[in-house]
Amino acid sequence: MKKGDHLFLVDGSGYIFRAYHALPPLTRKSDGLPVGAVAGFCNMLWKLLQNARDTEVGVTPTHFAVIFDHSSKTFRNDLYPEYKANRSEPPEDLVPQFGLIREATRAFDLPCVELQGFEADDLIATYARLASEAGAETTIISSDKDLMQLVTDQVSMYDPMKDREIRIPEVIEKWGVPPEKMIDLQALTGDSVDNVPGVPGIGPKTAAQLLEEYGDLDTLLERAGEIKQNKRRENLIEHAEKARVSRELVRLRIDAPVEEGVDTFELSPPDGPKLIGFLKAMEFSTLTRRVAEATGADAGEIDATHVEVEAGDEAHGPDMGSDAASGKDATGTASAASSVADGVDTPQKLADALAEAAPAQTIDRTAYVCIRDLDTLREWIADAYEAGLVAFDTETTSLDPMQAELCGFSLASRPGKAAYVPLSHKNGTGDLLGGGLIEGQIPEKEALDAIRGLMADPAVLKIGQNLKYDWLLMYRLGVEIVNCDDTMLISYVLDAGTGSHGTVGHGMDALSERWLGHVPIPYKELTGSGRNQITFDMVDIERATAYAAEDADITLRLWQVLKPRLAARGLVSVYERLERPMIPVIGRMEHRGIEVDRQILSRLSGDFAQTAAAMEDEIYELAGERFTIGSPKQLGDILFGKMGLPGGSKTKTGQWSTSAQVLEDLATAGHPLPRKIVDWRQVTKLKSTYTDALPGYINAETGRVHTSYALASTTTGRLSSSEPNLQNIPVRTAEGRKIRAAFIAPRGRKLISADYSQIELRVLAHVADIPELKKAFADGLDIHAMTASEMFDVPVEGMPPEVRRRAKAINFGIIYGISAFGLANQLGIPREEAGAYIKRYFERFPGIKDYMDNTKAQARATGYVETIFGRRAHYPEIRSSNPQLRAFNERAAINAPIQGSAADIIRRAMARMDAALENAGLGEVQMLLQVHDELVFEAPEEAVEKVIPVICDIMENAALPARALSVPLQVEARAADNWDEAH
DNA sequence: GTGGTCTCCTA
DNA sequence: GTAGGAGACCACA
Repeated sequence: MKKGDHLFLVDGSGYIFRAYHALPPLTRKSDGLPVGAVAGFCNMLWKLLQNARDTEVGVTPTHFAVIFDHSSKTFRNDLYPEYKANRSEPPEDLVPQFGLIREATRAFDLPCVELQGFEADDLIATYARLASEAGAETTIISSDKDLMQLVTDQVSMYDPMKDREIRIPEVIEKWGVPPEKMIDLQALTGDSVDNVPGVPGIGPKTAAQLLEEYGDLDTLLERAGEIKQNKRRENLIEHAEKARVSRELVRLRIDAPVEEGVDTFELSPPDGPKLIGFLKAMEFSTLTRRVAEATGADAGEIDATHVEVEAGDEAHGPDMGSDAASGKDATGTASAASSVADGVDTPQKLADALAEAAPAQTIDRTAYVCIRDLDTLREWIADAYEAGLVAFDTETTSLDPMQAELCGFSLASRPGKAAYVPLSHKNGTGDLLGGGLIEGQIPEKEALDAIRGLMADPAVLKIGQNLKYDWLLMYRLGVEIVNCDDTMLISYVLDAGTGSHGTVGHGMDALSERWLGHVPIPYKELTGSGRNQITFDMVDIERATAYAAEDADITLRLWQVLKPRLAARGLVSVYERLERPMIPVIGRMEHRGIEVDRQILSRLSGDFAQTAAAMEDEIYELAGERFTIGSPKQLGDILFGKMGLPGGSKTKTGQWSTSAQVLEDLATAGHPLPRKIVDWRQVTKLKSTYTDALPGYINAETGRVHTSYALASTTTGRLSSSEPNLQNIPVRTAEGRKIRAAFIAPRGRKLISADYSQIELRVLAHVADIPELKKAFADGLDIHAMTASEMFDVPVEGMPPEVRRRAKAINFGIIYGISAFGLANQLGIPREEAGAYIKRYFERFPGIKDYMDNTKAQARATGYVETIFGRRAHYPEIRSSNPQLRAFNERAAINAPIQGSAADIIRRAMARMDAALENAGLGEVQMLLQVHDELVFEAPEEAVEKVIPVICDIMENAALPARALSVPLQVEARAADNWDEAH
């Protein structure tokens, strides 16, 4: 064991008692064996092993052991015969679980440690000392106060039931004394459960106060005579010896003669089949499925292990044989998954074997079923329960889930076995009002009623492709989908940015071709396209069945191939924490929409039209002719041809550029026309893109605007917004802000806008570890002024605005993967000068240069870079021989961890926000929009003051507990009637 | 009608 | 210099 390693020590005995009382009683289904504590224990171990990075612990263990009490008699009984004397026998239904928990530990392939004559706590103390001496960190999985004396900088505790970490500050907060004084504190207070006497009349509060005043127990007992309170003084003097004995009882031994060294606790990957065998024997179906998913094992192929149950806590069951892995199912027909699973021993090999086997499986559309009656549907639902999972897909009349009507849905619980349930297919015989519903379809309401329970049942995993769509559609129809996996999001986590120019999409057709070697029926083949396109409800049911059932079948097969790849590549927590939770969160946001004032926009549109018309007249006058102002080509001909103005830069097709920058320069040079063009463009841009387009997005039913957020479209992890894009509503100019002011709250409610201040620079300060930046943020300084002061040796006081502006541009440039060319462009200075600035910056903040070089090197070596939460962004073209393309990818790779980490942080905030607002009980407070570093909410007017701190708290602490940033996050929030004033 | 180019809106 | 989406124009089908 060495520095950088991390030892997890689970207090197995402590856990049993706590779980037994805290968790609902649970018995094994088949024979009534009580297994509640075992279930809790297994779930906890699995969670720790799987998600340690994202629980409060925030680290991944390298070493792991579970520690148990050996027997009830220990060296403490020699010190004090009454120790634990008033302990009653453990409850009857807990007794058999002692042995089972040891079996569980072995099934997890974890060391199971106990020692005659010592309590688990002593072994934990001893191992924590050994780990600390080796320079490693230790996390003790327990919330027992008796262990808090062990907490140091290197040793912390974790309460698995509350998902809470206990470090030095938490100990002080809880007990009023630091960990090293816990022994003295417990000596004074005693412990009635363990029959440690202590001093009568002294509880934790008094003890902490006395220790604060006198320093330690010995001093306190010596000077007890000075205490003013009569009773307290007498007790301390009279029971001094009891206190000293108590101290020896509570003091943990750090020198227990342990047999196994800490090095033997090194963690190896779980043996899926062995573990599954045990879990099946316990009949923990949910956990069995989770383990099967994560390890890629096929649970259906593994037999339950035979587990002997003995009474008493020294029970040792039979050895967990690894033959469990070779178990075949009753029919003897090995599925694709299980046949490739043989002889495969690592998650990566298994994932690769699954991927290799998948294209060989044939996809037979003739086997698909069309479900036309409720009884058959119910059979399929029962199948889904049996399998514990179901691929689900809807067919509708629109790409917009807020407008779409349901035509039918498809289900698949086993590869090749898929069904379509048509609900509202019509034939052409109806009149213009769309009659002609085809007979033999289950009425929509009855079908929805039938699947509602399945969809809402967390015990059955719902698998979809772009499930947010189906989630929102079904939510509108009163069906909530709980516990989802999304193959699109899994693919996104695995492969964001792979392929040249990010060409690897995560759509189903692309995934099917790539992973299954199968081209699904193209949608257009059923509906046609263009003017003759028909809606899906007009598609012939037989053809619809082949198409729709295939979608569910393919989704299920994709899931089987892709899901194991997450574990193989260490991306489970990225998916679980940053992607999966977004489906319902974003689904609800889109469903809520935001109110937009039609009148304001219509009035603005009229104003803009008038202004533009007047400008057009002036432009024609100045140009001497009428032309299409909006055509860069025609405009170029006028400016640089007819009028003979000097051209600035050229576009990549060789045309003279007419960009705002070029026109601005010409205007500065004294020409009147370019200025008019710039102004005209601004007005027409605002009119066409915003005031004219937005009203068309107001939903007829809800009267609100519902954007659509793409969860898997960016390389960095940001969301994108479309139809309409609400992430680019104007804010920089006064004219533009009039549009923003059209986004309003309904009567009696307010909009709240909360945005992270400088989140990307803060992330940069953290990841590149720049002391000056970190200090500036910690002190709440003006970061750009500080940068300017460092770079140009100018005091912050009385700094000219231009100096600060340059520093600001450089700071942003750093985030964007700076180049002298880009900075020169931005600041309008010569390239050499920009280069000199950059050089100076790197001299002042050498850590930034290191960060950039390291990031580039990592991207070159691995093909990807990572955010602080482990999200990966791929840049395969960083190895291109084309210098321009390579440089571009280098800049993007430098930017991605910064932009991506910020994106991850706000995703974490969003994942928690709904529950936090709900718990706050402040009325209907709803998260409506996300604009990269800003969240927009709607809240009752009277609740606003109380809501804002709740929002800020969640956002500012969003990185915790997974990551502790070395820089504080700061959120600014305001409420108003419209988005402009709130922002 | 579709796709490429240019421009411009946001963080 | 990063990450997006969208509208207008225009050449092509």
